[in-house]
Amino acid sequence: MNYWLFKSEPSTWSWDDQLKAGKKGTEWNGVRNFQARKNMQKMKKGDKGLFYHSGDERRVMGVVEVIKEAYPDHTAEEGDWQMVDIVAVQGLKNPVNLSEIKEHPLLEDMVLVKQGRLSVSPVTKQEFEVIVELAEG
DNA sequence: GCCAACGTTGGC
DNA sequence: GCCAACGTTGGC
Repeated sequence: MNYWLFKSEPSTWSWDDQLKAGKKGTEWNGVRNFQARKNMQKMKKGDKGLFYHSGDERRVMGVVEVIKEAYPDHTAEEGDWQMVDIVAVQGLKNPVNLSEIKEHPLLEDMVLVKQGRLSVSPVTKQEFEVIVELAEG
């Protein structure tokens, strides 16, 4: 199983919106970046992800799961863009702030930190587990 | 194929 | 509000 991070501006699509969408999940559409697309194409059903709020909040809000692998993004007016479907799995008791991530020796090398503008990024198993631990511990 | 100009994202 | 980082576009 692989792990990922999905970044969203909460005024556009928030963790709350994701929760309200319920267990049938939602399309992760609108990605218009080749590297992010490549990451989505690697996703398998059952992969886990972190849901991150960018902008004013800058923190990991919850855990999601990939429920549908990459398929064409119907919101794209041109170009070969793709999306996956994800579902909210659990909220984190204590959301993990970007500042905590940057200070943590096991997290400071996360792609999220190294490549700030990438909206869909890979996360290692260890990074995923450390973040859930921080949030629930 | 290179690079300058420009636009966007996201953190501070 | 500003700026750094990054991606895209277009001229040469």
